[in-house]
Amino acid sequence: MDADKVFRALGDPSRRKLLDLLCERNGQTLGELCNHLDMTRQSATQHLGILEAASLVSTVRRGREKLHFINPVPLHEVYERWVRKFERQRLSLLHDLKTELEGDGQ
Amino acid sequence: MDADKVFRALGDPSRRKLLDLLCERNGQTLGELCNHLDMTRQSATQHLGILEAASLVSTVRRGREKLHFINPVPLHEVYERWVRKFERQRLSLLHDLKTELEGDGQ
DNA sequence: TTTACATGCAGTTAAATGCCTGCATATTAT
DNA sequence: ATAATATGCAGGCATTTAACTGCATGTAAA
Repeated sequence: MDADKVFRALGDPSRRKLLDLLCERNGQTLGELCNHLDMTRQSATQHLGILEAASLVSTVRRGREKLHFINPVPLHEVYERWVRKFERQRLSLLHDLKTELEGDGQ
Repeated sequence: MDADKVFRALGDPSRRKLLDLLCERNGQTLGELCNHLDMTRQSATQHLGILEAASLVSTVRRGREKLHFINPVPLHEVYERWVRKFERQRLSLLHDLKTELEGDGQ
């Protein structure tokens, strides 16, 4: 898993919206997804390509259509390997911050 | 919380490294952080500004120094409000993907 | 086979990004 | 007061990004 690609892919609101749409109904075609987006089909294709390069989306061709499916694994791995590190220290980090903001750190 | 700012801020590897450094030792000065980065102080300042705008980092002035502290709250909120949505459906999404890749979706 | 539909691909462009240099300001130490 | 240190701020520049237009290809339906 390329954590950098995943984070970059998630950094754009249009791409997060695409994931949201697929979360509502998995397996949508490019055209279906475009109906809910305020951009051209070509732009959406680029975003989906970035999501696919990050393995967040996988595609299957069905005739002249292309179906898009969420792959939740990279998101889960990013959470496990990165977010949880901060989560584990969450309370102590909050404590650092609070005491410093209160001026007790002098 | 501005989820967009948080995701954008996390989209850059240098900024994730800054958070990593602060996770190792909270409350570091700009100069200390720069010792571990391969960029000028001014660039680091910009990155820290973006992290601060996303409320991922809070700062406290101490004399001529500026101390940087992680604020874990936005990260936690992003996880709660966004990542968990996918996490909840993780197994069913994986099932969709698997059956489609196997060609059972016809 | 002709027409309509769904997607692919190339090239352009405006804006955003990330990095830099140079100088200014503020604080501490001598 | 002077020098050294830590950070702030402004501007420039190359690259990347995200959007578009226009045309090509492949598939399904009439």
